[in-house]
Amino acid sequence: MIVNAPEALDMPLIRRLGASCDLTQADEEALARLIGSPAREFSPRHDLAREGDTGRHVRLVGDGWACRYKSTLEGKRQIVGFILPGDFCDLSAYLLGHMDHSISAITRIRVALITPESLDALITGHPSLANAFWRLELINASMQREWLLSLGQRTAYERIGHLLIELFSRLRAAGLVDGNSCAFPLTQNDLADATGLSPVHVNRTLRELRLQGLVELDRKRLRLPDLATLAEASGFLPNYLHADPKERHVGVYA
Amino acid sequence: MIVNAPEALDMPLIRRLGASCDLTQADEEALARLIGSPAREFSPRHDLAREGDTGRHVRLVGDGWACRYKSTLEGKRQIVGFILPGDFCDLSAYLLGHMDHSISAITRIRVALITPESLDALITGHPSLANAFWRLELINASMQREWLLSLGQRTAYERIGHLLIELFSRLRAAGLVDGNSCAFPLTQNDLADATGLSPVHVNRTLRELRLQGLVELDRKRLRLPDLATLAEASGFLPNYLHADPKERHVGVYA
DNA sequence: CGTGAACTTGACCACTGTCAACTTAAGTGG
DNA sequence: CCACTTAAGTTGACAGTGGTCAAGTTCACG
Repeated sequence: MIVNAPEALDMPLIRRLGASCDLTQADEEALARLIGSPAREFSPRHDLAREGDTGRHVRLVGDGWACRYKSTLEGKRQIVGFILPGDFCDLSAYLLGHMDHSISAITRIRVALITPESLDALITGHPSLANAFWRLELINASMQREWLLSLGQRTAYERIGHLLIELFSRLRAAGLVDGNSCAFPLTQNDLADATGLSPVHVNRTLRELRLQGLVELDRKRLRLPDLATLAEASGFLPNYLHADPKERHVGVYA
Repeated sequence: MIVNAPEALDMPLIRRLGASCDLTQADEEALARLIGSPAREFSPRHDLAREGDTGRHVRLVGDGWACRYKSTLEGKRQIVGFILPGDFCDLSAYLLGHMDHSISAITRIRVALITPESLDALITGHPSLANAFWRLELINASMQREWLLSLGQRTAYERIGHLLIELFSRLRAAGLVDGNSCAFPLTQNDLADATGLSPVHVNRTLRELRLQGLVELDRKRLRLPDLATLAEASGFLPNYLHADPKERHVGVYA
């Protein structure tokens, strides 16, 4: 289902990039044009991409959640990252040629379809945007490293607390939280696949967090009443999200 | 200790890049010049970088092994990747401004010190090399995803088998294996920190692998007598290493 | 109001961690 | 070249975090 989505309501991307880079007026306009590409919608649980796919275009999420995942041959699924509004789905396949993981919609999701050609043009014409896009990929890699630390060294309790804060922080950066609560479409099954735990144990652990008064999770809505204590309890340090900087911008990318 | 290492014995990088991109004569020369940058040596267990560092230059490994790692506040260490000859240490800090993880030498290691300025120049002057460098980063991210799958879903036996094959494959791509064996400086402790297992359990698991005739590991030398069976047993599929392609090269990077 | 997905809880169990002692290998200095 | 010393590897006994199985209950939604 192809529809036109001209209204650049898609603040998330511009908002995030603006926070970490100085975008010129021209950059923002080019971005808005990109976001205004033909869009497509997918329903929950639909795969936007499968491992091995050779992408025809690059997709940018305007609205909704998705996840990256990989599966073992026996069919066990590991979620390796969440894709939130303003995230690219397959920038890496753009360079590597094919997907090394799959992407599945979690909510109903709207993605802008960007042709490789228009991305090429954007990159050559707006080096600072190219720079910003690479930063996004690198931040992704940084989040994966933090997940490795979680899966390898943290307890179930810490893993889940940590993940909830990470998602909350990212949503906040995208302007999608309301006070200390936010929409939260993940099922306990999803949380299990992301944390390497069993659904049953996720449930038990969530109960713990609830009893401690650190997490309220009900009807697809998450509330973190005491972020500081939860961060403390789960060993969360925000550095790895590289949210603040405006650090180094170099070469063609400057 | 700064020494000059003019001889571009550093085949690994050129070899790997050549396998995935078409490098012009000029590209190779520029690369060789890069590799010929002043070098520095570090002894085993010495940290080449610490989380939080704001890198002064980019380091390229000519010789030796290192690992990327993160630690929890309680001091538990998770290795999130291995750095082999031909790998960059801190290409990501080049764009992100500061390290989100630490790097530690495993063997005695020699790294070329590349100034941001000369890297800037290389990138602008040789877009196809810039392209290739980004590919390396993306492949790194792909390996991290595979590690997440391992830590989250694979048994101890599979994790270790998988990791051994991954390292063997990467060394082979760098021209550093001899038949079915290679140098292997990791201790069981290192393997534990990389797989999220305890050293004791790594030991038990290696014994299993040895008894199955799939792994011989002695005196810092690894032999994989039956790679096919080991791959089968550990669910190893090489796709994620993106070793073969010469796929898409676009935009300025083309 | 019905039907399936998502969530809960309890009982049981096993993979892996911890602790501790010991053996072997590696590196150092006399 | 051999004591000495420390790191690395090995093994056994025991414990625990988290997995599995299975039976509910609640929720979402047509």
